[in-house]
Amino acid sequence: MPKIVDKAKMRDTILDAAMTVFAEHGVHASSVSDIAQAAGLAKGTLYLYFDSKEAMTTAIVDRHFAALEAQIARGAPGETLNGFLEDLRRTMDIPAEQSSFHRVFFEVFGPSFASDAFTSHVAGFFDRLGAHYAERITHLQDLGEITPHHHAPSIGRVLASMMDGVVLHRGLFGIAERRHQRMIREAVAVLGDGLRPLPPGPE
Amino acid sequence: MPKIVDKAKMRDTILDAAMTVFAEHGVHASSVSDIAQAAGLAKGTLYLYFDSKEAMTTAIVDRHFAALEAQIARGAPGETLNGFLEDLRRTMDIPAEQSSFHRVFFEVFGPSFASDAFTSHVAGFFDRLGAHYAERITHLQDLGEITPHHHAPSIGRVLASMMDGVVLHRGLFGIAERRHQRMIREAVAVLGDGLRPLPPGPE
DNA sequence: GCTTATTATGACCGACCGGTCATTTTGCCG
DNA sequence: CGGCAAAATGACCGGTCGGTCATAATAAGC
Repeated sequence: MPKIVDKAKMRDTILDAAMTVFAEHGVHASSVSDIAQAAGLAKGTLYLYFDSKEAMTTAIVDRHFAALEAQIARGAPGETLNGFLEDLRRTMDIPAEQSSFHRVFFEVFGPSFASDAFTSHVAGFFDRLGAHYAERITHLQDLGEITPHHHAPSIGRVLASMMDGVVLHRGLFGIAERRHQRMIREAVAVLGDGLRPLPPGPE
Repeated sequence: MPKIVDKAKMRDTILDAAMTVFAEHGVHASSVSDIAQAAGLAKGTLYLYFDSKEAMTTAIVDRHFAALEAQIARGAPGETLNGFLEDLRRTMDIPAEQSSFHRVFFEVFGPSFASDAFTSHVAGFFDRLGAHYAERITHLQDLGEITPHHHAPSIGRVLASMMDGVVLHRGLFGIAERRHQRMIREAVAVLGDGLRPLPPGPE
């Protein structure tokens, strides 16, 4: 007898509206009322689907990072260092369109770095990314493709940081396509030579 | 006849207090009263030195960038790869206290990434940093300390990005001291092996 | 020690904001 | 239809915060 609503879809609708409002004025300058208005709902209704404003921002980030995470998981295990390096290169070689999102992301969610909840969400993503790399590195070490004396978890995590730096700079500072290509090519080459156990073969 | 005060020093004192409070709770969650209390002054007094809370945050970032810029210029030329690597390590090995600045930076200036002027200001800093590294790399290539086949400007710039990533993650995600130490040690080791012209000697 | 311009104070104000809840609306089902 | 539970509403509340201003304290020069 009661009225029925697709809660998942409703949450998505609200998140979309929130993202629109946030993009316009920034998170902290946007009130919950603003979001409600953009969603065509009353403020109280939002609280039926989210516990707080912060829960909304967190959910938006979740959504974004969940997509990223799926992308990572798709990465095949790989039996060669070169394959691994190629994966790194491809990860940093994001399309210009997607890279401009980072600027918006920081513009919109920069203020959210005040929140511990928000920060640990993002931190969790990079920890998982680092762990993923560590796993692959360990595997390649077992195969003799990577020098064994490296501490895989540390390398994996710092690799995630470094790659984030490269991708971030590309997006934030609008580094041109050609220049970016050269940068990531050199970076991958240096990292490869650093990880490879044998002296680099001649080109 | 009147009471006299060193306004510049007073502004600095207030900024120091503000930075301390911001680092603790974030800018948005910090009230002007909190800052006043930390500075040992009354709220009204702060408004004799700054027009608004926002003016304080802007002044903090100005100060920070000016200091960073000076630090870069100080970097000695260096005649060995190991010396260069040690410089890189030291640059990433920032004190935890200073690293909390990054969180504040993104919180305050995240929204400013909408502005091209602001963005190129920051981009300029990293371009200069990359050029500085490129110069040192070229010099080390001439000395045979670094493989000659690398494109120094690209390596230099991507090095700046990667190091920014590492420093950023440390600050934003509060990576613990020991873990951070291990990460940068491994990163420097890999980069060193990647840049070194001869096969890495056995350990 | 008195004068006076400068500096310091903190109670106060108006505005706003996140979140609640009593009430109303909606729409499924018998 | 009409009954009813789920869903939606928005006025309202408690609290906070940035900024002001009338008043008090301070110290330099006479």
